[in-house]
Amino acid sequence: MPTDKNIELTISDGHESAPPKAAKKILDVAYDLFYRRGIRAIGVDEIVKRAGVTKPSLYRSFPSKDELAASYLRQYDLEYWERFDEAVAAHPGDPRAQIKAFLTRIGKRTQVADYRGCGMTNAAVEYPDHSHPARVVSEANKQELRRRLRAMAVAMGAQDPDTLGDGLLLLIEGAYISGQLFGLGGPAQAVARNADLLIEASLKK
Amino acid sequence: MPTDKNIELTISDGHESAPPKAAKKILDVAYDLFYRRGIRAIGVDEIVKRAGVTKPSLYRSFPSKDELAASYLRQYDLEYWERFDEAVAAHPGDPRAQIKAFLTRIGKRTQVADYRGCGMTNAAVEYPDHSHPARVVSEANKQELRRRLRAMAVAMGAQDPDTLGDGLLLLIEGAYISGQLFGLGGPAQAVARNADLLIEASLKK
DNA sequence: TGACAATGTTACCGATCGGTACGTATACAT
DNA sequence: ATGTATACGTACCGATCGGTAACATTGTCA
Repeated sequence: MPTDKNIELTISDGHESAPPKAAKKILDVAYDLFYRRGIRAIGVDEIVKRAGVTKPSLYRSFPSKDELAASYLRQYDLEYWERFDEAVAAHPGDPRAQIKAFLTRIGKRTQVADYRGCGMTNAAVEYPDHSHPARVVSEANKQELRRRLRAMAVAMGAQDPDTLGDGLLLLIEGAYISGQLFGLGGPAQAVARNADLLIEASLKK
Repeated sequence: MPTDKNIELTISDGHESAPPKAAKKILDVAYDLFYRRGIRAIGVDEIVKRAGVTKPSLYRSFPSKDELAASYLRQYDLEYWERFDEAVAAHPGDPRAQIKAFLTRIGKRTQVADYRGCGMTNAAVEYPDHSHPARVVSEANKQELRRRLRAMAVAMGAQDPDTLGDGLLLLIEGAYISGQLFGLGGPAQAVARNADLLIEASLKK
């Protein structure tokens, strides 16, 4: 049975009372620091310091730093699919437009200084060991992304939907990485255009 | 004037003599460990232990761990362009075939268990700070890759060569990353096919 | 008022981090 | 044989790593 001390995040309880719990402050700070500077680069001391709490508080809510990192990624996962579903909902029944909307949004997000790419991807690079708690979350997220893209390629009527779905995934991962590698004016701004070209070339004639 | 204690790597001096220098052993071991497990994940103690040398030996040849990491990437850079130039040389005057050969090779390399992607890309993820010695090498390598791909897109007669060159770069980076994310059977095996589709769709009609 | 749960306080643990002061061994030229 | 320079090893440094023990303080609800 997995330990899950940190699943209740008090979505704000209607009343104006309820002082922000320590666990939430810790997770918020960890989210920001882990994402911007990397998980290995951040020590627990810096997290508790910036969160205005103490180390025992962290370890009362999270069994270890690795599990805190996994919690950060679970939160990231939630917000990731929110953004994805927004793009989908904006173009009901039109998977090609859904992809285009999602990729246009990614392309825009990459065009800011100090863009840091995808937290999932970055965590997988930091932890090659497949059994690491953070990596487990990351791999699940990517499997789900692949599944959705392939399904959308089917819905688009691609000749070879698995190939197109995977091609779109490659473009997306490429955008995350080159966004942080090149900064402003990098190749990631061309992701939506290239995806649309690839889709066009992959449909049944 | 930059310090460069470690530029002479004794390419093997013709004679069978010349015992392997400590600097070379250190760099070889660091290359392997940094690439496979990540730079931040490896301490200098483990490097010197595996190299069969001692810590002062490391610091006589390399001014710091960060500079050792940069040296590792400079070596990686050399071998990277060797592989690239091999694909180019195999198809003189045919940039489309050159790209296809290079990407087919990448696609194959990704299809092994525990594939670790591109050392340059991984280092940039580990070190978001643009002034880090390792990141400097990594960014230069990627700029050069972008330059070459765009030039090849011009040579291929693309309608919008910058967009095609950038699209190819996105696919390549996507292959590096998803190769290590998905392992066997992942999307990276489809990189050459998708690149060829994208090229086809990007040529002047 | 009393009891409980959550948080804070202080101090500490062993391990590992990157890095260095300083003495020793080897090779070669004279 | 002796000087000299280069290469290497032993032993250590302070700082930080992730994590914990023991106890004091607080707010909430009954």
